[in-house]
Amino acid sequence: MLRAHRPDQKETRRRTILAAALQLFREVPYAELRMADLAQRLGLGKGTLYLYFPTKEALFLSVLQLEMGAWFDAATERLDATPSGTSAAAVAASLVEELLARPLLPGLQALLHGVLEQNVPRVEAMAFAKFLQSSVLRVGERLERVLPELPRGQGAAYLIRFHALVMGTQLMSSRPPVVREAIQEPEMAIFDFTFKGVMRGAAADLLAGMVYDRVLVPST
Amino acid sequence: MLRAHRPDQKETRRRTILAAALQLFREVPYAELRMADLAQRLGLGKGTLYLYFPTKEALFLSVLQLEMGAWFDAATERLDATPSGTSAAAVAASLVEELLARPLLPGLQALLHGVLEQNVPRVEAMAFAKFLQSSVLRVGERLERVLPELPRGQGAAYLIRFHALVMGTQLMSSRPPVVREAIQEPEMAIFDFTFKGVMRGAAADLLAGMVYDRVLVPST
Amino acid sequence: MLRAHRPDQKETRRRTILAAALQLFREVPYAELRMADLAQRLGLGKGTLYLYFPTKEALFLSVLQLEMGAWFDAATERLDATPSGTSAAAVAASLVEELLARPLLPGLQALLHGVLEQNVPRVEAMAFAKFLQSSVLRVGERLERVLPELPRGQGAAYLIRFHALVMGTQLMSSRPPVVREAIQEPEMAIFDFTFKGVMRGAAADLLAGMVYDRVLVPST
Amino acid sequence: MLRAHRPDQKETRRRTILAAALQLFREVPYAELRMADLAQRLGLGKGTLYLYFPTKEALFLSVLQLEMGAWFDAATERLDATPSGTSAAAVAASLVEELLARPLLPGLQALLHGVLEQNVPRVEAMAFAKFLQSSVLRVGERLERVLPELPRGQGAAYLIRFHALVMGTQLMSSRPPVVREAIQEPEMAIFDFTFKGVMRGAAADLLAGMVYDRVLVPST
DNA sequence: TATGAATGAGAATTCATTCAT
DNA sequence: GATGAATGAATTCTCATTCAT
Repeated sequence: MLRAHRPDQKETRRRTILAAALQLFREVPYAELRMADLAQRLGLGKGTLYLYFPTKEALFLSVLQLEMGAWFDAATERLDATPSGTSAAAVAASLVEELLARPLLPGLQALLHGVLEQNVPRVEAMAFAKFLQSSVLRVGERLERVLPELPRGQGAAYLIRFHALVMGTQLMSSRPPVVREAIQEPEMAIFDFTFKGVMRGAAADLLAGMVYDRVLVPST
Repeated sequence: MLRAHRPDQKETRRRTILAAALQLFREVPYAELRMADLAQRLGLGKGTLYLYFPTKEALFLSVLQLEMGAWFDAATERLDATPSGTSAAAVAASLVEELLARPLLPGLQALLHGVLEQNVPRVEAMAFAKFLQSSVLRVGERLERVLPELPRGQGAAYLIRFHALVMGTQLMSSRPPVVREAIQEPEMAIFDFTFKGVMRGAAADLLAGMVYDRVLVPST
Repeated sequence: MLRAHRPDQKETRRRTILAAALQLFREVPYAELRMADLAQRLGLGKGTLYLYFPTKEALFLSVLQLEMGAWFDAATERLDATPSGTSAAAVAASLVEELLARPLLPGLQALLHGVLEQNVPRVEAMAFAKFLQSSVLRVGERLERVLPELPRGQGAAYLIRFHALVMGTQLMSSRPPVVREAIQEPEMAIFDFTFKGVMRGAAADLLAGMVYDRVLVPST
Repeated sequence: MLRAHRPDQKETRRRTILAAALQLFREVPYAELRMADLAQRLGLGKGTLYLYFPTKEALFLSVLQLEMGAWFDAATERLDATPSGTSAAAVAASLVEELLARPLLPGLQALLHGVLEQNVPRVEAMAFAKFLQSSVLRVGERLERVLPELPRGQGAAYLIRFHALVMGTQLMSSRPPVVREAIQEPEMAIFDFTFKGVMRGAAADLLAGMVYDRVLVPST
C-alpha cells in the first residue's frame, strides 16, 4: 500500500477510512463490525487503522461526528433560511426531515452512550464533547432566533431533549426478530409505530410545548 | 436448601430470586451481573435459577416487568385520584415523580432493547409484550380521562413517547468516567443537566404540546 | 403412578422402561437421550427411573443386553438348524442377516465402549461381562459344530472379531452431514459403501479365512 | 514469542503445534485435551492455535492425517518391496506391523468418527476425505499387484475393512477400569485378548478370505 | 415406592490491540 | 509508515443424580 507521508495524504487516508467505516455500518450492526474486515475492505493492514484511530471506539466517534456534523450543518442552513415567527411544528419538521435524510444517524446515536462506556481515550472524548457543545450552541441560537418565544438557552435545551428522543425512539423502533414476532398479532396494534412517525409527532409536540409554555403560562 | 414443592412455595422462591436480582442490579451494571453471583448470594445452585427463568435475559425481563408494573400501578392510582381538567404539567409531573421514586427503573428500561436482541425465549417476549400493551392501554385511558383535550389513543401514544424520552434521557445522563471528565470544564455547562431535570421539563412540555395541539390547532 | 409392590410388578415396570428406552434410542441419538425425557414419556418421575437402574449407563447396558441377547438367541436357533458342513459364507450370512433384522443393534454396539468409560457401576459391568461371555461361548460352540474345520475356541474368537467388525463398520457408515457432503463427489466413489454391504462381504470373508487357514495351511 | 512471518516459518510452527498435540494425545485422552493446555505447553497464546487450525477438531484431523499418512507411506514402501505372489498372511502382517509401529494411531482412528460429528469445517472435512481417498487408492493398487488373485478394486475394499477392524478392535481392547476388573476372573478368559493379537489374526484371515474366495470360488 | 426440586462442574473461541519486522 | 502474527480474557447453561417430602 502506498505510504502517506505528507499531512494532506494522511488526512486523505483518514477520510477514506471513515467513508469505508460508514459504508460498513450500513451493512452490519456495530457489534459485528470487525476491525479486520474494515482493514481488508480498504486493502490495508489491521495495524494501519491504528495509526489513524487509537481505538475502535474513537473511530466510531469520528464517524458519528461526521454524520452529526452534517446534520448540524444542514439544520443551521435550514434555520438560517427560515423566517422568524415560523410555527414550532414547521421548525421541528425541518429538523426531523434532515434526520430522516441520514438514515444511519439515529442508529449511530443510539450506540453512542454504549460506546462511550468502553474504550474511548480521554482526548477523543474531549474533542467530541467540544464538537457537540459548539454545535448545540450554534444551532440552539438559530432556533431561538426563529422562535422568539423560546427564552435564551432553550434552543440548546430543546436540542438535547431532541437527542434523547431520537435515541429512545430509535431503540424502540429497531425491533429484533423475537419482538417483531411478538407484536405481530392484531391486538398489539399499539406497537405499530415507526421511527419516522413517532419522531415527526413527538419532536413537534415537544417543541410546541416549550414554546406554548411561554405563551400560555408565562409565569412558569 | 429447602425444596419448594408446593406451587405457593415455588412462587415465593421466584419472588425471592427477583428481589435479589433487583438488589444486584443496584450494585453492578447489567453486563457484569453473573448468574453465578446471583445464585451464590441466594445460597442456591446455578441450576436452580434456570428452574425458574429459562435465560438470563428472561430473568431481566421479569425484574423489569416487576418494576414497570409497579410504576404503571402507581400511575393508575395517581390518575384515578386526579380530577379531570388538571393541567398537563401537573399530570406529567405525577408520572415523573413516580418514576423518580424507582431510581433503578430508568436504567433497566434503557437496557431493555439491548437485552431483547440477545437471548429471550419467544414465550417470554410475548408475555412481556402483552404486559406492556395492556398496561399502556390502561394508563393511556386514564390519561385521556384526566386530560379531555387528548383525543382517543393519544394517551397511549404519549406513554410510548414518554418511554422513549426516559430511555434517551437515561442514556444521556449516565455518564461514564471519560465523559464526566470531558464535560467538567466550565464552558461545557450545556451538558450540566440531570435525568431528573430533563425529565421534569421534557415530559411536561411533550404532554403540553400534545394537549395544546388540540386546543390551539384543533384541525390537526 | 401406581406403585409396584410385588416383585413381578417391579419386573414388569423394568421391562416397560427398557422398551420405552429402546424406542427412544430409535428417535434420538444416545448423546441426546435425556433421562427426563424418558421419564416424561413413561409418565414417571425422574427419580423413579433410578429405582430401577443405578445410572444412565446401566440402563443403556440393559437395553443393549436385551438386543444382543435376542441376536444371540436367534443366532443359536439358526445354527442349531444348520447342518454341519455348511459353507462359511452361508453361516456368516446367517449371522449378518440376524444383525440386519435389528437395525438399532449396531449403533448400540458402537456406543458400548464409550459408555463403559463413563459411569457403569461395577456390579452392572460384571453382569454384562458374564452375559457376553456365556453368550459368546454358547454361540461359539454352535459355530464350531457347524464348521468342523474351526478348531476349538475359534468359534468364540470369530464372534469377537465379528463384534469388532460390526462396531468399526458402523462407525464408518454413520456419516455426519459434513462427511456426507464431502464424499458426494463422483471421484469419491470409494466411500460409497453401506453397513449392509461391508458386513455381508467382510463377515463371510473373515470366517472363510479362518476356516481355509485350517484347510490349506493346517500347520498354522 | 517469535513471529512467523515467512511462509516457511509458518509451516514450521504448524508442524511444531502438530507434534506437541500428538505428544499430548499420548498423555491424556482426547476428550480431556484442552486447547489451553496445548497452548501453554507450546508457550503460545490460545489464540495463536486458532491462527493455524480453525477448530479443535480440525487440529485433530491434521494430527490423524499425519499419522495415517506415515502409515500409508510405510505400507506403500513395504508393498513395493514385496514380490508378487506373496501370501496373504505375510502381506497382512506387513500392514499390521506398520500399524503397531505407531501405537497412537489406532486410538486416533477410533476417535475419528466421533470427532467428525462435532465441529469440523467443511473445507477440512473435504481435504481429509480427499487424502483418504487417494491414499486408499494408491495402497489398494499396490495390494492388487502383490496379490494377483485380488480383483480390481478389492485392494481398496480390503483397506476399508481393515480400517473398520482397527477401529472396532481398538474399542474392544481399550478397557476402562470397571471393565478390566470385571474380566479379571479366570472364567472370563474369553476376553483375554489384545489389540495386537486380534489384529494379527483377523487382518490376515480377512485378507485370506478375500483372496481364497477368488481361488476356490472364482465365480463369486 | 414415587416424586421432582435442587445441584454444580466444565471449556472452546473471538477479536481488539500490540509490536517485531 | 505499513504490516499481520501473536495475544488472552471472559461466561452461559445443561443434565445426570440426589434426597427431602
